[in-house]
Amino acid sequence: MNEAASVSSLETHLGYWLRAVSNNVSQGFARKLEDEGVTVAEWVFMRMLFDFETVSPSALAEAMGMTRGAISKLADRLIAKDLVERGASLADKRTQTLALKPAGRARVPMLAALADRNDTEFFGVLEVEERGELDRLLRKIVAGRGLAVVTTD
Amino acid sequence: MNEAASVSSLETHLGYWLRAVSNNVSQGFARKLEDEGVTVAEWVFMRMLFDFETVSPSALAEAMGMTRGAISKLADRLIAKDLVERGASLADKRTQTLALKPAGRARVPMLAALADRNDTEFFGVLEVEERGELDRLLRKIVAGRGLAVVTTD
DNA sequence: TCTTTATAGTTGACTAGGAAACAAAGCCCA
DNA sequence: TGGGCTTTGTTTCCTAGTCAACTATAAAGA
Repeated sequence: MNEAASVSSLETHLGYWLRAVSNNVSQGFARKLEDEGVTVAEWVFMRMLFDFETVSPSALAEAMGMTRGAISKLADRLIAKDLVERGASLADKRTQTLALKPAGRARVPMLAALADRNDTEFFGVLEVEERGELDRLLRKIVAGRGLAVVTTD
Repeated sequence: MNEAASVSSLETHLGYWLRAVSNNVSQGFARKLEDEGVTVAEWVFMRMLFDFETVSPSALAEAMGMTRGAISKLADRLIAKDLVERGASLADKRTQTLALKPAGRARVPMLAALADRNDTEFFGVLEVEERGELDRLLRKIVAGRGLAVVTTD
């Protein structure tokens, strides 16, 4: 086997293309969110709280694929922006509850619209069936490997 | 339109699934590279130098979708590990040349094998035709939007 | 030619995350 | 009931990026 054959190029790896597209999509989204003064991680955090009255930091860390330490700091930032509040849990004094404040809840629809717009912008070059196929393939990988489903790092 | 309809969920966005898979793939790869004492960014940097005798930091920044500052520091790290060397450009005293040192060149095949293994591990759940389709769709998005092709952030 | 403008690389301040050590609270169970 | 494990959230230290200011060099124009 010669050298060329034994050293695969970057482009032969699906991970390479995946990272290229993913980072561009996320950066594009980050830029849109910037005008709203929100980061991608903050958006995900808020969107999760939007559905559930109240969530514990640990549960959120699990769901977002981040460490508890990162969630702790992320919560600090959102609280500083007055979008989120911490509460005490009644049953277990160790655990907290995190909840959207009205100001935070009010922002979510606008941010969701930006997410929609970003998706359209990046995946609009694909045909409708192609988008469906991409969706299917990505979900298959997640399901097949039991991946943490949201990560923002 | 009711609230639910106006606020799209995270899962409806392709960007969400893409980020989930991409981050998992990259983290998995990072873990494998860790044993070799190399980061993902360092791998990409080295793999690029492997093909071209000599590359300027600016060109690398462009190709890797990173800032010149980041490349400057990345080069520092690789030089500290004795894998890469800086040289002076003959024509233009502003630009440098970056090149793999023999020790660096010698590491590339091993790292490439890890990249292969990582790809297999994550995308092995897909059928062969599905992997081809995923590859095609990702390349179509890159081509369609003229994206920076390698980013590691 | 001399001055302005652009480009290459470096640096410092800042950011967001991970890892690990930690304190407080709850759980187990002898 | 009290003495370890376990779990929750925070904190400190570290890493690897960005951005913007800076220096040196080159290019362009009057």
